[in-house]
Amino acid sequence: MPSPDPTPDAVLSARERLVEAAFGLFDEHGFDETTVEDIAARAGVGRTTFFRHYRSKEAVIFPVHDELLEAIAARLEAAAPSTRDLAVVEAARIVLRHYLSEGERARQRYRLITSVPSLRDREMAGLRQYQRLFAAALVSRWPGDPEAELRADLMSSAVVAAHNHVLRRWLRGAPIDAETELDRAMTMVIDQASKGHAATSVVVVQSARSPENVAERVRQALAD
Amino acid sequence: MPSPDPTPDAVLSARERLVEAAFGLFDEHGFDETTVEDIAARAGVGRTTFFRHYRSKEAVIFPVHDELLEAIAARLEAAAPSTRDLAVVEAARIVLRHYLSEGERARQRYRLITSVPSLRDREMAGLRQYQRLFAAALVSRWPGDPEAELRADLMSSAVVAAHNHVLRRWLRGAPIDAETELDRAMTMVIDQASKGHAATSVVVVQSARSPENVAERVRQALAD
DNA sequence: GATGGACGTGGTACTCAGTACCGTACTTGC
DNA sequence: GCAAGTACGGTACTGAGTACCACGTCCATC
Repeated sequence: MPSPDPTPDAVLSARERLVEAAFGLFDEHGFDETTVEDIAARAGVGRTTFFRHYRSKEAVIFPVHDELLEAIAARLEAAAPSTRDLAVVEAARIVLRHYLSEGERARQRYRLITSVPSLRDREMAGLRQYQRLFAAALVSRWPGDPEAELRADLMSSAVVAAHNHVLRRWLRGAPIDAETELDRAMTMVIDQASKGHAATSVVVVQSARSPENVAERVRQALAD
Repeated sequence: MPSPDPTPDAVLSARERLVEAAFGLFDEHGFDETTVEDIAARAGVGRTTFFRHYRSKEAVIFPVHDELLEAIAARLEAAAPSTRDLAVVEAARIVLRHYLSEGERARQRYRLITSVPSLRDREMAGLRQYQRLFAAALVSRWPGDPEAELRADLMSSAVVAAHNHVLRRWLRGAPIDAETELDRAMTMVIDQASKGHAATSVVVVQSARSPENVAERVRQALAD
């Protein structure tokens, strides 16, 4: 298989070389057994340079986390209050698509995270940031409801949980169409979140699905 | 106000003295500015002894986390499969009650956690453990449902979110009856989780509420 | 073509969390 | 008295993360 990355090894930036070196060494010797000095040495830079590019040894595993957060925040802020829940679903899709586009690198990171407790913690901390953004965007979904904050907390955590459920299945290697699964999961989330407040709401996420596909999901939503 | 803790200072165990010293120093100088050596010195023990009692500087903030996890696991395992969702709610109540019984100490910890990123991460990591226990106990709630795992993930994250919503309001000093609030929040969680699978389910949590209180909640549940 | 600033880099030295190991006191049971 | 267990203190070490300084390169300006 030809490399999807056409960049020759020699001209990789120090930033990229550090990531390559880190993943390689973590794979070969484990996370705890690899020192920052080892990573820097393999990347051909000094230890100082490592910390100039990545705040910590863990951070080199999650290189674009901040960019994802910014993209999500931008997507949420751009949405009108009435379409905030659609925006949240779209934001989750942004994250999912990012991981899908990473391919094997994402699965490599997943194997690492599941086997190193400190990395699990770090990942959870990242999820919390997503969830906070979602919750802040969602309070306006139940205007006048005294429980709006609770509902926003519930729905934001559900969105994150649903996204993670689909992502993890894909990361574990399940042969699924992750985006379709995300649609199904998010339908369930929105469905549950709407209970006890408004009538059944049908939300069709803008995507390249076939009309039959859309119709089927509408039928499911109305079935309750 | 008389001290709720009748134990004289002199006979506090080293374990307890370390906690007291840690919270005191964190309050006075901040978490990052306090070294483990400072804590040990104030507690009148050596640095080694600190690490013998608590695995890390963060761990001294969450002294009974493991015990809570065990209590929850025991509560969940003791429940028959058909009453697992009730058990999960009760497990959340165990955690809430623990914090309520801590009183000012819990609020002190909350102030600390909200102001120190590394402690926030640690707390999130703890929540994840609760959530995993809940999810494992809940899969059997939707027998035969191909989406049972997703539903369990959604509901377990909702239980944690609802618990945290109530707990945080109380921690911030809101004058609420936290257990009643938890009942209301959990009713909403169960209600949402039941959507699209079974008919409206009414779950009355075993508690010392008045019949009128129970009746009101039943009325709310049936209103949808 | 020299000057000077911005920037990326490497090196050194430091603090502090966490671990390993060893020696010592103080109990408890025989 | 003695032996085993337990709690503790001290020392020395590794490694992450920070602070600081010194050096080279690339440019823009005069």
